[in-house]
Amino acid sequence: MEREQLLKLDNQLCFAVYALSREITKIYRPHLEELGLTYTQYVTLLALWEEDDITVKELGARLYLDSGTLTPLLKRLEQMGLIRRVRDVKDERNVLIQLTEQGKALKERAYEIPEKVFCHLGLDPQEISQWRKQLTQLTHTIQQFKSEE
Amino acid sequence: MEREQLLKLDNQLCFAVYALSREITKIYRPHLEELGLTYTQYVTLLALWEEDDITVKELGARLYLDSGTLTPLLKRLEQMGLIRRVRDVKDERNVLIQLTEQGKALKERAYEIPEKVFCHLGLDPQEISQWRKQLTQLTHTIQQFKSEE
DNA sequence: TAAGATTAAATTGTGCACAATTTGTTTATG
DNA sequence: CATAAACAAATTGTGCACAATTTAATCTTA
Repeated sequence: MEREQLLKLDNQLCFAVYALSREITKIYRPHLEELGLTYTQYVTLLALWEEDDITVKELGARLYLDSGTLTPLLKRLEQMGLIRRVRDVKDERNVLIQLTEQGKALKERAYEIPEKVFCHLGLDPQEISQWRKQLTQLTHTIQQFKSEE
Repeated sequence: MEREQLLKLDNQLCFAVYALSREITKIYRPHLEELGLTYTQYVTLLALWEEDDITVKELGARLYLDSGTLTPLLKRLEQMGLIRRVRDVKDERNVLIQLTEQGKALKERAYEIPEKVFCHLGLDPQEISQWRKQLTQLTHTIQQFKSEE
């Protein structure tokens, strides 16, 4: 790429992803508000609805977040009555995250979220699926790159 | 999509973009640290290196950020001596953002950032370019959708 | 031209996001 | 066994990100 083009904002993949991520979050926000959740709380619950009773560490690996972000977030979800934080008796370094009945029940109300969000955006589901796969692949590539350093 | 698949984390485009955005930022961080910049400060300067002497409003439209985020960020850049914040004498509601000589000079050192970041990632520049265009298009689609509501 | 509407920044308050450090537990090793 | 190394969460501190509100300037229009 030409030197002159190298620093143009619209030529940065990083900015395209960064801007899109925030715009997508803004689309979710009003719908999530009805469930009383922030966006990060929502994806945390998505992970837990798939696999329950896992450690903060495992949850962090799934979401690419560390304990600095997760600990206060999980305390909020606990205060809302959606999860429990339990020290693992077998290894007291670990804290297990368990959905409460209320937390499990919220899943039923959450099904409408992805439906509502993409309902009127006029996007081809197949195309979206392809992008998703490619972006996930790129995330993994970066992850691998980091661990090689 | 099957109801059972609807809430799976790995089926969410939103999560793919959200995770990728944060992973990309983590790649930039150590390189930007050498320039003493955060990621958002960096993209703000990218915008200003393209077009200087613009209002906070215009800068916000370019970056999809509002004054709540920009005002404190711009104050920090001002303290670093990279920009000036000047009330527009023609319309005192506006604040014009102007690069200082030091801010303009930093551009020379910034050229190495995109080079370093993608140097060893083994990504095809053409492919990246295509993704960037598609992601930007999707951001615009969402923007348009929001303004129609 | 005065009152209300509109606009741009700034402010306030909440919640991430993450680096760096601390605390407490477990494992490895001399 | 003791002690160092490794490990998982929690804590601390900085900087976004954004909704909601406030402040101050400008525009509209009756």
